Order: sequence, then structure tokens, then C-alpha cells
Amino acid sequence: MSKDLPTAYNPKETEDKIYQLWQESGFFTPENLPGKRKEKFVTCIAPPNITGELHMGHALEYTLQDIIVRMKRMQGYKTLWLPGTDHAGISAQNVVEKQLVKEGTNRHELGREKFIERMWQWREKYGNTILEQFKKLGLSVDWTRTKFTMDPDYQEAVKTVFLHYYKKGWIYKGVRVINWCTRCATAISDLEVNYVTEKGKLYYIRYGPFTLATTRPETKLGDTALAVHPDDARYKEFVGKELEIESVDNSIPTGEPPKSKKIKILVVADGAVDPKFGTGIIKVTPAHDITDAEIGQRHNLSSVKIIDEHGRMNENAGIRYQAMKTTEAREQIVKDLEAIGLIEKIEDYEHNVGRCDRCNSVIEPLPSEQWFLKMKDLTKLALEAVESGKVKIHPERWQEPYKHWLNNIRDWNISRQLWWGHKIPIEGEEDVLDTWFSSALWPLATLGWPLLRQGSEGQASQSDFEEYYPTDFITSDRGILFLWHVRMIFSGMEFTGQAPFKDIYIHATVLTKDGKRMSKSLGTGINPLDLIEKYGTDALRFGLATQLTGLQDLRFGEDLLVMGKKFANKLWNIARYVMMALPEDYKWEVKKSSTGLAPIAAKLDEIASGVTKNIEHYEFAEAANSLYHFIWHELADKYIEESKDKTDQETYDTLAYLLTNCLKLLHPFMPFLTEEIWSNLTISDKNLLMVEKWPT
RNA sequence: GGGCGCUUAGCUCAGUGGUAGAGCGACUCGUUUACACCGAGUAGGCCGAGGGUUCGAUCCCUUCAGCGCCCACCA
Repeated sequence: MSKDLPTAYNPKETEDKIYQLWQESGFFTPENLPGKRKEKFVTCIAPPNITGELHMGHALEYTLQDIIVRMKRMQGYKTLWLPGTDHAGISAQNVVEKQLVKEGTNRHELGREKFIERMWQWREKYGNTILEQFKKLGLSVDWTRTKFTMDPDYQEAVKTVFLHYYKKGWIYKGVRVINWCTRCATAISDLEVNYVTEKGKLYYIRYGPFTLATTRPETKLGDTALAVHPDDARYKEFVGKELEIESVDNSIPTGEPPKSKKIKILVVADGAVDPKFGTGIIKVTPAHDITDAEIGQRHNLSSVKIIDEHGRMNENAGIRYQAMKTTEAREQIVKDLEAIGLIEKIEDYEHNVGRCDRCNSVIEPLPSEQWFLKMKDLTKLALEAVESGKVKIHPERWQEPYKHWLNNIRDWNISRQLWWGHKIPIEGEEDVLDTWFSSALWPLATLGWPLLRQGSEGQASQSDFEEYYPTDFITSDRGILFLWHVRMIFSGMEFTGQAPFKDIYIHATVLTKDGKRMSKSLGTGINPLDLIEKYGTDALRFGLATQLTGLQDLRFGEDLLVMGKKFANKLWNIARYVMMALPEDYKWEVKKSSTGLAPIAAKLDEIASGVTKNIEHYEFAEAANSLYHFIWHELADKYIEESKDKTDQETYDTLAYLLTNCLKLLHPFMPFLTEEIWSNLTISDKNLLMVEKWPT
């Protein structure tokens, strides 16, 4: 009996040692689990980016997932949690590009081949750092199945999917007005544009008999029509007519004073125009505004591209403005219009400016030839999966946004003008696929779809896909419900007829104590590894668990970690006490029933079934709190105090029963500490706690 | 413009149709060998504001305010 344990729990001396024990046991791999396990429990990870560094969101998400996985494993399920990383196209490429800039070069100088080599080097060196940090968090993932979204078999899966869609006629190439990032020099999807309210100007410009307002006067050079609402009585007589109006002459060199010239412009009627806004009449620039492009399509308007991929005016803007940046052109044209008397007034104005999600540059909508995936049928599949209950979203309130988004979706622009990513599998194509195109296949491709897994040693010969698909559970921040979950769902439905997981749990987003977004660049980020250093992993996990209540946001405070640390210590000392109180020759056995024990044992049974239900229903805070309260205030404060002068068998058995079962119940939350205590108990025939039987 | 969430003790948050709870912090006592990372206590809340339903509301309905987030083609 180890009575000489220190009076305080020491996470640092425990954690690495215990993690190694787990790894050596092989129990993270489902095939190695003891006993006959017919029922499976498979959870799907959200693979971190290779650019990633562990942040509080990860700590929360993965802790939550590990709690479930560990409980399921103890309940006797054949449990798989497969780890991996995502190549993260645009963000990873940006990181390495920044590195190159520091070295005084760039990717174009390096050339495509060398650059991709650099990307792989980078991923070798840093890409798995975050996976190493998984060990610090105590995550019970199957390291033998680690995946990367650019692994050879994963690339096969991507190719298969692309060609499948292509043959179905769902993939097409077309010139569309898309969101273009002039810095990243690539198309990006609607979801990668962040709209930020910014101060700008609203310019009122005379267009013949009308005055209309715009925030982007430079796009005037690409106007091909004016539009009014069909029911707007004020302008009815103009609809369908071509007006001759005065504009600026863009053929005059910049050095010379501006002149006006007459141009002709058509007036169309379109429902997209809000008659109540401004003068109720808008200019239509089909090449540089997505709404205008749609109006243009409806009315067969020509589209004049005046801004190029670098964000500069091109030859269509006329010699006077050509080669200027859009912002310069704006100043110039305003000056010119003022000089020839076409500006009526300029007002300060707040409006939404689209910025690149990855580099924060202003997005320039422009026409570009891209690959698109038709969303019509896939949308149906994704809706069907949720409406039929094949996929359940928790908390339920996220179902509506999910449906709403799908019902308003456009075709998906899947091509990116990047170098790092899956190449479009069509000959002569230089572009790569949107990262989410491959991420969408994660639950499929990681399990070996469409190829059979090459039977590595000790593996069953049948493929992982047959064995483990579909998975049971996935959890994420709300931010990627549309970017990722939707796409995994329709991919799964399309290729297997089954949704890739049964339950989605949207967990809270971790904010700072002031309610601000945690961000490294804002200096508001907290590194979970620092917290682990300070409090220990179990304290972090337990503290997080008590804050996991299913709300949208979670203001993270360290108080809860203080609590977690104290609690870890309390449990440690409870264990020390019990070991000390029991006689030398006490026969430890893991009792199955509370019958014949003190009443508190039955109380524990109640707690146990409550905790089980709580975890199954994602009520982590409830589970953690009930354990905390029972262990501290019922077991320690009351029962142990009362038992101090008792030496009968019932008391001994009760103490042993309480301790062993509390360790089990607490193991998913505090795996290191509980496993360490367990290893000190002189129970014969025991296994690692992580595979002991769950007490319900 | 539409939608969602939140508003409870100094701080972070639980919670229930019927005398309000936890952790952290504060205060008072306690040198009892499991634990001072402890124990026994104490203080501190018209449960955001107004209205309604009810015998009774912090909890249900409604309006409003503040904060946060998501979606959207407001020039």
C-alpha cells in the first residue's frame, strides 16, 4: 500500500508518464481493446490546420470530445477517435509566403515546384506540432491512424469525388463575378469574405436627369445600365429607353484637365432595386458587383471589366485611369466629375466592406473563369439528412440557420488560384481546389474510402470504411457549420447514402473574460499550454467542463481552473486517506453493487447514472458539478469525517467502493490524476483505468 | 433588413411555476496527522426594465433596453 505518497498531487510528474502508459497499452486503437466489443463508437475530429497552434477553442473542443470517448470506451464500446491535420490551402500558403518575404524572396521567384517543396518541408517541421500537443491534453486518439488531407490515398478520394461530380455534369467551368482577393491573388468563396462596417463616402453623381449615389465612383467606368424598381412610378417612363447623358471623357490623359462626353445608357427595371433607398435608382456595373452581375444577366446587359486581378484599372477604364489602383482612380474620377460639374454632393457614410478572411485585404468582385459545383441536388441531400433526423444538430436551435443557409445557396466556386492544395484533376488545369472540397471528405477519406485500407500490421483485413463508417459524433465551434459540416453531410449522402455522423454538437465559443474574441494578434489569446503548466491538464479539463453549458459564448476565467486544481488535490488526498484507513491486508476488489454498504454508496449509484445521462446529453457542466459536489461535500466532508473512528468491514468496503467508482466517473474529465491514483491501488486483476468498466 | 443567444451575489456562471445556488474573491474563527490547494461559519442579489397569464413568476407570454453573434445583393 502506497502510504508514502506526497501530500499534494503533482501533475508534472504524472502526466507524461501516464500518457506513455496509455500509448504503450495500445488501447487507443480499437482493435486492441480488451474484451469482446460488438458495438462501436466512432467520433470524428475537426482536424486542426497545419498552421495551427493550440488555442482555447481546441482545448475546449477536444476535451469535450475526449470526455465522451473515454466514457464510451469504459462502457465497452469499440471506440475510435482518429487524429489528423488539414493542409489548409490558403492560410498555410500565406504563412509560408510571409516566411519567403522575410527571406527577401517570393513564391514566383521560387517557382511552383520549389514552392510546393517548401510547403511540404514546412508541414514536416511544424505541421504536426499541434498533434503533439494533443498528448498534453490527454486525448485518447488512435495514433496509428493519423491522417493528413494531402496523403496519397486522400488525394485519390478527392480525385474520385471530383470526377464523379464532373461526370454527373455538376461541375462546370464558367466566367462569373466572384470574390477576388487581390493580395492572395485567388478567388475566394462567399463564406471567406468578412463584411466589416467602415467609414467611407457616399458620392451623389448626376446621370442625365437623375442623381444617384454610390460608394465606388470608379466603377462608373464599367456601368452598362441604370436600374429602377419595376413598380416605381417616378421612373416608369424611362424604363427600356436609352438615355444620352453626360459623363467624363476617359480618353484624355491624366495630365490634362478633364472633359465631359456624351454616353448612352439603358434604363432597366429590376426587383433587386430598393425604391425606398436613396433616389431609388442605381447604376449597374455587371463586372464588379455580384448583385449587378445578376441584374445584368437578367437583362442581357454587357459586362465591362475595368479592374484587373491586381486591383488596378485596366485598359477598359480608359487611358486617363488605366493602371491606377482602385482607390487612386476613385480620387481622380471624383476630382474630374467635380470639375465638370457632375458631382452633386458627397456625404460621410458607413457601409460594409468585404475583406479577405485570411489576409484582411479588400475584396474586389470581378469576372473570372472558375470551376463551380452545382449545389441544387447536393443541397437537397444535406437538407434531407437533417430534416429526416439522420443527423441531429445540438443545440437544436442551429437547425434553422443550417436550413436557411442551404435554401439560399449559390453554386460553389471550388477553384482557387493557389499552389498549395489538391490540383484540379483535369489535364492542363493549373488551379487547386478549395480546401473545403477536400475537408468535406474527411469522414470518408480518413477511413480509407474509396480504396480499401492496406492492412497494416494488427489491423483487421476489412477496410476501416466498412468497419467504422458512419461515425457517431462530431463537435465544433459554430463557425464551421456551413463551411464544413454541411459539405461533409452532402458528400457522405451522395457517396454512401449515409450521413457521415449522427450527432453534431455545436459547442460554445471561448471568449476572454471581457467578452472579446480570443486572438493572438489582438493579444487577447490564452495559450492552453501555459494553463496546463500552471494548473495541470486535469484542472484545465475539469475547469473547462464545468463551463460547458451549451451557450453560444463562454467567457473564460481562470477561477475555474483554480477550482479544478484544488479539486484534483482534494481527490488525491481522499485517495491517500482511504489507502491509509484501510487495513494492510484489505482485499481490494472492484465491487459491482452497493448492496450491503452504507447508504452513501447508493447515493453514488444515483450520481453515476446522472453523470452518464448528462454526458450523453452533452450536459458536461452538470456532470462535472454533480461529481464535484458529491466527492467534496458528501464523501469528504461528511462520510469520511464520520468514518474516522469506525473500523468495521462495511465502512472499509464502502470507502473502497466510493473511491474506485469516483475514480471511474471522474476519469473522462481528469484522466491523468485518476489513472495515477488507480495505479497506486493494490487491486488484484486490474487493468488500466481507461479500460475499466464504467459504473452504471 | 432577418434571425439567434445572453442580461441572477464583487467576478465567471448554474438553476427551478411556490423561503434564491456554485466556484473564485471578501470577512470571522480553527496549528483535530488525508488535504491550509483544508475545516466550521458570515456577509453580499427588489434574478436588466415595463406590461400580461397565474392563487403565486427569476422561471411562461409580450414589449423595451443593453451586450454579443450569425445570415443578407442596401447601391
